[in-house]
Amino acid sequence: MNIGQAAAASQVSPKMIRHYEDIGLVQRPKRTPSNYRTYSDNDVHVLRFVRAARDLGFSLKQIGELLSLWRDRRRPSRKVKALVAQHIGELERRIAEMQAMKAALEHLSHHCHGDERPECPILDGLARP
Amino acid sequence: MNIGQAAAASQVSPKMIRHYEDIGLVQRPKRTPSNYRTYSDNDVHVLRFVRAARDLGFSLKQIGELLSLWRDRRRPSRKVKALVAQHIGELERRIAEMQAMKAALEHLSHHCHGDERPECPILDGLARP
DNA sequence: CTTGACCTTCCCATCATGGGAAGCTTGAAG
DNA sequence: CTTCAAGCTTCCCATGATGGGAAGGTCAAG
Repeated sequence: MNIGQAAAASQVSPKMIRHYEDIGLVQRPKRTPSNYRTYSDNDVHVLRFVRAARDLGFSLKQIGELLSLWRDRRRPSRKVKALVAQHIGELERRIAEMQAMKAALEHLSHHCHGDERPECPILDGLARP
Repeated sequence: MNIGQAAAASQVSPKMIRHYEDIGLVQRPKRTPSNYRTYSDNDVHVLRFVRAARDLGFSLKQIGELLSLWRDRRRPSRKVKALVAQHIGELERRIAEMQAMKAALEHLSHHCHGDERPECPILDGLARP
């Protein structure tokens, strides 16, 4: 498989596949005599794994750890679960942060008439010490 | 006021103050004969506004728009409210995205024993086509 | 054998922030 | 007055994940 086909099969763009290779996240694939990268079904399987983990919001660093656990047949599932728990915690933190922003914005917005007049409690709120 | 004092007063780091100046978000301050930037109370007021808007998750581009509305005494408050509504929408989108990730992760995690054994439904879930 | 689609590498951009170097200025203490 | 630290200046580089685009090589179908 060429990189374009591997990309289509894994839903990871050629650009990103090359990038993941550069940073050592995925193995360097074999090359044809004309220097084209060739991907096996297993390579695509790895790329799909990466893609799935990205879709769940893991960082590439975390995905590296997930990949080595995935490859390690003697891993304790405890380690995987811990990694996931940490990521869930991070998501919760960010969700809470954004919900607080949203609530503050709704509060400000609630008091703003939103008409043609210039009076605006939103701007006043932002300008307030 | 020197940049350090303006930074302390506005809670915006000197690095960021210079950066905001570079990208034209805030006016270039006057300089002393020895080329030090000097900030007025009003400059600090602007920086505090920027900081408050950043804390609410606005992008620097949006903050630029907020600043010009703030400066425009004839603004219709409608425009401010629309900007805020758009940002709230964006926050909601991102919150929902992360909540979906969190739910998916919790689902996977729920089925994982998290002990010393290698069997791991989390990894299986990520590897599944 | 040409043509278009694909591949290669390389550089640059995004967004907000920070680190750090090299060199100049200021203010306080000796 | 000199000296020394702290603070200022500009400039370059890094982050993290992704993409755009150029210049040039390769492959397959017509």
